[in-house]
Amino acid sequence: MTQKEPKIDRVFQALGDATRRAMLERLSMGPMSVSLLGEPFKMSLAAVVQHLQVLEEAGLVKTEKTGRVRSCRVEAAGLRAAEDWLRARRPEWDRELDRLEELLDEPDEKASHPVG
Amino acid sequence: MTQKEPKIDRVFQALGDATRRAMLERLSMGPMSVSLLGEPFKMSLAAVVQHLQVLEEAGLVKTEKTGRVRSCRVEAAGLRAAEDWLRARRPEWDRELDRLEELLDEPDEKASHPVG
DNA sequence: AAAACACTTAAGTTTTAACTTGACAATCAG
DNA sequence: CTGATTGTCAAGTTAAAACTTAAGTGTTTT
Repeated sequence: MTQKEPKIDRVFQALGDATRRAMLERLSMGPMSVSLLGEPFKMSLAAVVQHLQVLEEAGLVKTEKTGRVRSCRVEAAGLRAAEDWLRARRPEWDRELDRLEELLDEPDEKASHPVG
Repeated sequence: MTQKEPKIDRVFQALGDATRRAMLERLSMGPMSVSLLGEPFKMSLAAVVQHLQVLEEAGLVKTEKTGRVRSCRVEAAGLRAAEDWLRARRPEWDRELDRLEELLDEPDEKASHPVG
């Protein structure tokens, strides 16, 4: 229990921002410092750190400070939480869509009944 | 091409709100009207409709008006977009985490080398 | 020691999101 | 026709998010 599980609200909210998703993709290449991470973005370092905090609270990123450098890397927890939520809802979802298709295939059962 | 593909930004943003996720779960039970959908939530109908618009623009919900009733149902496009984004990034992500484990298993290669 | 570096913190601004209220429009039922 | 139902539209309010700037804190480098 050293690790607090990420709240799904924060995860999706974190992923809902293009800058933060870009940061995650950048970190997928490997761990790096805050300033290197933020280099491609046209914003202040402080803003980069703020995005980073959102990502960290969502459990999508883990950071660790050594000396004056804070190293950042991707973390699995948040990603897993998002995948789990989606996966958990897919069965009902698919079932619902199947039901819709049925209606489209048989708009009038009497008229189109295959085996009378 | 009759269906516009949902923008990933909107999808995650839509999912980042507890009320909207609850609405999706409610709609998973089957299509229903706006007022029935909004019944469990302590907010005005107008607010419900606003959430519904967010969900619809994200491609998570589809609505259709018949007479005075607007019927709402879940839609696959948005969900698929979210799943695709996560799935696309998982390989790099896993690779990155594996790399981390390696470092933890072998903090000092010389001291712990298994086969000298 | 002095300067450069890599953040950190606090505070303020601007934009966006999540509501509310109230007036309106379009069914449908009696 | 009337009246209730079901939603729509347009403002306006409040709160949260996404920044900015500027000053400050440790950490290396020289």
